Amino acid sequence: MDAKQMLDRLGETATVCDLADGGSLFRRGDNAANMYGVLSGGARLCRDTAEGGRIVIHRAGPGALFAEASLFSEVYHCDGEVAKDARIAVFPKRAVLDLMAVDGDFALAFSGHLAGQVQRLRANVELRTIRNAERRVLAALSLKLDDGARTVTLPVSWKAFAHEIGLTHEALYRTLKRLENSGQIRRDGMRVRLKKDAG
Amino acid sequence: MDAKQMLDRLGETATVCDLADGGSLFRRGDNAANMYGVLSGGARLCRDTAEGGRIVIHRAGPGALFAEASLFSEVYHCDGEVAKDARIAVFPKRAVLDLMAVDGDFALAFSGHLAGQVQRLRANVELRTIRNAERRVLAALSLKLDDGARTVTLPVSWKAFAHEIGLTHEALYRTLKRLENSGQIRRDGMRVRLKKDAG
DNA sequence: CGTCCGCTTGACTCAGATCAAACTTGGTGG
DNA sequence: CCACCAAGTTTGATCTGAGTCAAGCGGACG
Repeated sequence: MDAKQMLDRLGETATVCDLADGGSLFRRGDNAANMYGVLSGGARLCRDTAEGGRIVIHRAGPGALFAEASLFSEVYHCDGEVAKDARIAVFPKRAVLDLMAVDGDFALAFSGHLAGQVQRLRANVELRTIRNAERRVLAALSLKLDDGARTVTLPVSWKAFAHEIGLTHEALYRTLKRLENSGQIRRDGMRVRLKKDAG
Repeated sequence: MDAKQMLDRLGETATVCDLADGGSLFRRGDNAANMYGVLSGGARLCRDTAEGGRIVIHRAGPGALFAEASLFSEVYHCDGEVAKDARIAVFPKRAVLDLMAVDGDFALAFSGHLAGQVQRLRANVELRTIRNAERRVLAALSLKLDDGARTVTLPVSWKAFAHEIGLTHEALYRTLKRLENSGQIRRDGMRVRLKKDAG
């Protein structure tokens, strides 16, 4: 289930719009009227903290659905905004829910998508219980390996990856260097090869 | 959507069994044949780490569904085991998927349940990006507040709560004491009152 | 009565956060 | 073509706060 498939099924009720970097899709507390699909560019869910900081909770790239969970919620729980200039498909919540109630295959596909999110989030929480930076990074990279493969190409910057796994970028760079020095990984830009380990 | 509602809809194909504390429902890598509902007692998802440790990824109490995400997966990604002596409803994966394909209301309710999980997990990940123990504990407690309320009664032990938010129990106890001393919370057993803050 | 387990507190340590600074890289535009 | 800026990358020095180890308390339960 990706943004294009959604658009195929909901083309009549959906609208597509282009937004500039930093633009707002919705604000926390707004009436949750739509969900979204990222056709190109990116979008992110953010939340303000008490101290004035801003936390990115979720990033969505091309093809991804966005704010799916808000289908079942009265209001948005986060701010939704555009990262990079983006083309976004807007799906009215009602249309999606109606289609789901009527079309079993669509309902299955959509549930499967949500279930995948649940697994990925659980994996992320699990990751963060690993206190040691080297082991956490190795575990995070292993999760990204396709079944059987030994190399990954990161889809995002190392800095973003650091944030994703709950490290500062400095700590990550240092850890990568240590892992490289001890021969546990080999790195070339965004590409990493993991050496076999006893795991 | 809870275990009883599932049982109402799937009574014919479901089975109910009683299991002793520590018993195994499934192992990681097993063919994902069923999902479960906790009628009484509890269940947990665990994973072994490379170092021989054991991480609890998820806890399910009475009424909760269990291993929902595995409906859409060939194999289980975690170990499922029983915490406390429990009565568990076993729903064959096929039966659930078939019902979802046919019954729009059921599909909606189930998707809503998954969406709720996604939100809770995202909140948990967000929580763990807060490095400071005091702020993290306050944020975690705030999340548990019912809309408008100022007091919560924890459903689990403080020790379990500590684990849930990614702190050791020692760190949590100290933090609670500090928060109490500075008047930010008042505590009585499992019951906590949060003082208004500028949040 | 003994054992288990949650709770509580103290002392110490160290890994990762923080602050700071330099250097790539890529894009923009004059 | 170069000046310039922004963002990612890299490295160093320092520090702090949560982890760890250790130990004692008290209630529940068989």
